[in-house]
Amino acid sequence: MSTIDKALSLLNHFSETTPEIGLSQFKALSGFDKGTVHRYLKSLSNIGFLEQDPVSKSYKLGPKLVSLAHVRQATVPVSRVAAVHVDALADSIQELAHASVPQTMGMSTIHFKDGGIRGTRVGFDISEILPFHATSSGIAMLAFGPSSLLEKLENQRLQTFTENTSTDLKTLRTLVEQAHKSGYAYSNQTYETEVCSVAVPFFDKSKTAIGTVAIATPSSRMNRAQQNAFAVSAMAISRKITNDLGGKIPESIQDKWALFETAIQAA
Amino acid sequence: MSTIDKALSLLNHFSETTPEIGLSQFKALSGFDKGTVHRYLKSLSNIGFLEQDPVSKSYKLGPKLVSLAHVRQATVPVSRVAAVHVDALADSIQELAHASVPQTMGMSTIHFKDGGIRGTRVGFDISEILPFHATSSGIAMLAFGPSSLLEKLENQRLQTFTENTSTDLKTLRTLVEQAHKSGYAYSNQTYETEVCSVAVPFFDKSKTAIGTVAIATPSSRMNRAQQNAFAVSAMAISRKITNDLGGKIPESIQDKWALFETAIQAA
DNA sequence: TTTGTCGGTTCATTATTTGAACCGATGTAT
DNA sequence: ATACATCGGTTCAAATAATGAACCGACAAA
Repeated sequence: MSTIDKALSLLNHFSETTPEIGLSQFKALSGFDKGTVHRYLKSLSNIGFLEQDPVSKSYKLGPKLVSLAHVRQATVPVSRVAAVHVDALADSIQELAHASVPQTMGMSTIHFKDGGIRGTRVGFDISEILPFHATSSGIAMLAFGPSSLLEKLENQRLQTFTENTSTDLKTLRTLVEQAHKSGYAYSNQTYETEVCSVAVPFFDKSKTAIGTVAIATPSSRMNRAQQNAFAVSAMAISRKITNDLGGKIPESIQDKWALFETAIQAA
Repeated sequence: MSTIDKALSLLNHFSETTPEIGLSQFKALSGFDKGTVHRYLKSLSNIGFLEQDPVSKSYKLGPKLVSLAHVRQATVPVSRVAAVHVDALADSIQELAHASVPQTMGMSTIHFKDGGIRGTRVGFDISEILPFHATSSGIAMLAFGPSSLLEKLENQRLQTFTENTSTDLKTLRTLVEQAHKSGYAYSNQTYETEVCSVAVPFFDKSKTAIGTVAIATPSSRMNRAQQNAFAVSAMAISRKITNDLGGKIPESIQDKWALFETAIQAA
């Protein structure tokens, strides 16, 4: 692990629920030496990745991240494009929908929207990383994205989240194959109890999967018919997102989706 | 300069007009050794600050920046709040308006909006850093923000941008005092020729200036009356932004602005 | 007064970064 | 067909920067 990696890993300790962190707390969270952490924090503050509250002395994420994110958004307008379609999806099916993109450790959500106010509701933290092996978004990404993602996982121990989480490589491979065969990924309480989800990939111009659209619902509302309906909805949205991004869906998947849709409509 | 600073400085070479950069180009831009740059790029890619195009091999800003910016926005909703008021300002006065926040090297714009389509127009690059000494936003920040900003500048050589740029500390101090006295900053072609601007600060809960709202216009459309009208408009917007952020305007400035406004209205 | 904790600094030791030389692939003038 | 240039990427001994135990002053509670 290089110095750069170590310094930047500090940023991962921030989240919506933990927006401010002090020096000692950083030391505890990261396990690095206090002096080292302090130097990291100074560097990160200098370039604007962090800023320090002058009275409480604690650190929070800095404004530079926002300006860089702007440039990123201008470069790759995935968020903007995905957002409008995810919103439409959430509105139409009245369930939580989200779009996510792969990061090193899992899927990072770029946009989500709650589906109205129904009885139970799926909680969602946008800064949370959805692990590849335990979420439908992750499985979809593994199934349709670059195979390097799956290879990276092979050397890691897969964390258990619920009693349904698959933690061995063999069953993970089965899940991925299943997703590949059916054209979408399904997960039943593998990350959080009482939450089911369905996910499909969307693609860039080189027909590479670059992210996923997913629908999450309390498992009490999930059944086979719902699952199929959700998959169809997600596929439709993925087509729109892919299209708006100037991307292309691989023919094999296009065919699979078309078949699935006609089968569901027939039923 | 630490390794961290050097690695992260690479990110500054990206902008809306330069969204993709290759290894050799990075070497040229940064002056670092090729091997070193490559290690930096690998580290930055690993954590998602960059991503590499698998075919062209060039690098662009990565998705992690977006997710971190999200958390930042949730922590400090300056952008969201400023955006709506800046948009309203641009619409009402039909000129370019922007909100900016201080960074190490100058003011970084968090939001801007063009003011309709009139004859000439001010070009604006959101990823550009507005130098403290040569823009109204910068002067406003120096005049009303923490005095440490001005102190930092004292050791640096001030860059010349136009023939109107003040590059010596003495005239800079005069400009800052002027802004402090009048309650707003004015600049006439000190950064770009043919562009004039007016800027006022907005504040946080501890009555510290944390950013500026500015109006920029082609100098052909600027005159004394316009300048006054723009200042009044900017002050009104600053009040709204400050208020929405839960901030407070220092009494001395509140009084100054009130006096100024009544004087203009009387005229 | 003591004790603990906070953020921050110091400097000899240590481990990481550095960069010239190298590689293979691709491109392109001769 | 050949030579030459440029691209991204890698290597490893030498040079340099990162590290962390000990320390400081400020503050707060016991």
